[in-house]
Amino acid sequence: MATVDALHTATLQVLTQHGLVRCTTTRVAERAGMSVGSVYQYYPNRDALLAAVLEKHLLEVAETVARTCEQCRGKPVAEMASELVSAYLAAKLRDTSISKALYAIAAQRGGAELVARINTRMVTATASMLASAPDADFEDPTLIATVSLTALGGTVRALLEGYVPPLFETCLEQQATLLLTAYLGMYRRPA
Amino acid sequence: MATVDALHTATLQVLTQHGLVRCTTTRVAERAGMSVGSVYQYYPNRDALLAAVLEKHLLEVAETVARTCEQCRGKPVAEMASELVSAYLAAKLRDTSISKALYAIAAQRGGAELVARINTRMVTATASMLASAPDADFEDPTLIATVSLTALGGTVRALLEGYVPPLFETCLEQQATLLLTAYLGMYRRPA
Amino acid sequence: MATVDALHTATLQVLTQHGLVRCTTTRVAERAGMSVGSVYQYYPNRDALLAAVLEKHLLEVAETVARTCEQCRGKPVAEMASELVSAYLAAKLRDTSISKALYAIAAQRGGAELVARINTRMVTATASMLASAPDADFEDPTLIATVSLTALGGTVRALLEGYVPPLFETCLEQQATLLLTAYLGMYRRPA
Amino acid sequence: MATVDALHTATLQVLTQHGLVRCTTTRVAERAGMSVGSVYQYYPNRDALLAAVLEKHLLEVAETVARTCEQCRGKPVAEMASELVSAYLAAKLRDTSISKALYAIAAQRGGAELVARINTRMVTATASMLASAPDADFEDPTLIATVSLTALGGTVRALLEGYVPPLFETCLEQQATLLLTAYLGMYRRPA
DNA sequence: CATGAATGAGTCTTCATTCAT
DNA sequence: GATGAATGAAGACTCATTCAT
Repeated sequence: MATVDALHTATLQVLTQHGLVRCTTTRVAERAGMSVGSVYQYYPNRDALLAAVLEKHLLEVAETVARTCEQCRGKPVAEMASELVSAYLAAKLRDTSISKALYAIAAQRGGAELVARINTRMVTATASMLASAPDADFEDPTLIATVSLTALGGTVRALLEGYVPPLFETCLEQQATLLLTAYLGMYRRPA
Repeated sequence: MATVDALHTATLQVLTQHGLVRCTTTRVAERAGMSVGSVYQYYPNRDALLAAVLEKHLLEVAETVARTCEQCRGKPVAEMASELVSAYLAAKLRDTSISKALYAIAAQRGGAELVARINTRMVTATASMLASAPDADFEDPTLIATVSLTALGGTVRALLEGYVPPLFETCLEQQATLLLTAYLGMYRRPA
Repeated sequence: MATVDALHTATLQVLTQHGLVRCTTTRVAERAGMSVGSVYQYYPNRDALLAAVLEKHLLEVAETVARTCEQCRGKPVAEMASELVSAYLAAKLRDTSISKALYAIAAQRGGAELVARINTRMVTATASMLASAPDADFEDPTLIATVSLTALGGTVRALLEGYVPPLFETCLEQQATLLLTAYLGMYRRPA
Repeated sequence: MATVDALHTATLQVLTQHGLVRCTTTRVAERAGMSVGSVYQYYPNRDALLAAVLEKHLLEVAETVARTCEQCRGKPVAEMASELVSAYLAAKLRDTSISKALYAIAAQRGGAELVARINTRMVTATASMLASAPDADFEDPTLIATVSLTALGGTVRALLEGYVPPLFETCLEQQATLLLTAYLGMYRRPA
């Protein structure tokens, strides 16, 4: 629905400009060009609105990653690693201000469950991809997928949150690819 | 000072039990067995209190990691990887509820700068350690250290925030060690 | 607006009954029969509310004086003096408790600017009137107007603040008229 | 006592620098180089301290004026007017920032009584002076003295509070003298 | 007498939520 | 359905005053 989309957009704008604490329902409604009351016609409360916005974006990332995993089935692990990194980064860094703002929501009470749920999808897709590798043998694909994705996530988060210098971004993809290639390579099947 | 310690403890307790939003100055004071006014005798405002608590714990972790890096100078990279992982995990998982609670503070406005500042110390120590490896050549030790630590951080965070099943903890150290060993191993000097 | 009027009235009542320091937003809201939040729907903060109340009343006085000045153009200075005193006193003493309460606001940080701004209007109107006197020549009408009005203001304030015995009020107008008549008379043009 | 003097000085400094609201007992004590507790050894509460400071300065002004009145006994009214204005202005404008700050205290609950009490002294001295004039007959010297002083006070206050442009100060004494000369001159005894 | 940490009542202000229009 | 004024609970922070040392 157009209204819901307007709310999502408005929420993200207020979030990035004013921060989570100043992201009030009134401000979001105003930005979306509607009244506060209308917000409550679509979401039972503020948290639900924020959760929906977070979920939508997490799903987009997950979807992108899952699709990539799908396409990489049967390819060698080295290619898997580079494709996975590429897809994940492209999705997360498409709009850095948004990705960054969403971390704040995820840190809220209830955010963890949401992230966990969607993470599971990504892990499943990745594990499934890994299991299809012709040149490697993963005893526990789910575990390997989890470690891979969380490691990747940690690096991206550090970049977005500013924990590391921005110029680090340039070689991020290269290093991340190297990291996963090396890791997944450990499970390469002896020819 | 005893009062400051009581405030730290109380803050962490309220934080873990009520969450960041409900971690009010009044509640902290009450839990610490003092009045609100006393809190403001030691910290100019709520954010300063939270930042102090966060900083103290981050410094402890950083110190532990730095000390380990010191001790691993000159050792082979494989050992470095396993020692680094071991030290980092031991520090972060000592009290999981506290580590978890602190993520919320770090996500607050101003938290990023603090994390970035202390992260730099860890990166420096780690890079210095890497540069001393007899069996590897790192073109850019700082970059490698950054990637290593953020990847490790991402995995630990996922565990703490519950993004991954708790039983995953058992093999975490093993997998993380594998991850870093593989990554750092890429830079092993050809004999 | 009815709500704004209610706030003005309530503010003045609280001000006269409890004094400026005890004139809290909550008390004003309560007296106005509404909740605190509503006060902030009309004024950004307490100072703005107080300033608005002060301004409204100062403007009323200024308007009254200005209108009188308008009507006295071209009249002899003696008449100007008596009309000015009469109008000023009528406006200021209409509700003594209100006039008195407003002095407290004017003494607040920011109040001076407001008073100065509105004073300028009165001075301008008075100076213009003086310049039109057929029987006098004022080198600097603005200066004379300023001295006249501030002198008048000082006397009225002393009465309102209780610096002088209340029974003094009876002959106030008479003496004030005498004061200004004598002063302005100094500039009477020699026939 | 030295301590009391230090408190007076400190209070005035804090008052002029931070304003009445931010003139806290702790800040005053700190400025005076002592602890809060000591303040309460000399004054029962904050209001008493402020009142004492106000009173001291008002007394100084009153004393100056009274002394001048004493010296002007028997002189012609024109001279009385000029001497009175001169003395009053010299006292009030000696330190404008202090005079200005004290208005804030006077506007407080209880300040009026204090001002009224000390005003009475000045009025008495002035009335007595007027009664001794050889060239004038004042039916009610007290009334005339009151009007004269309040008018003078109003003009000075307007200047100090910034209600009128500062450059106005230059001709203030001249105009104020003219004002009183003209007023008192109305009672000149026909030769 | 001096000290200054502790107190806690009291302010201002914000904001999620409701509901009469 | 939309509106947005009204609500009032809750939070951060201040500061006059006390009292144990």
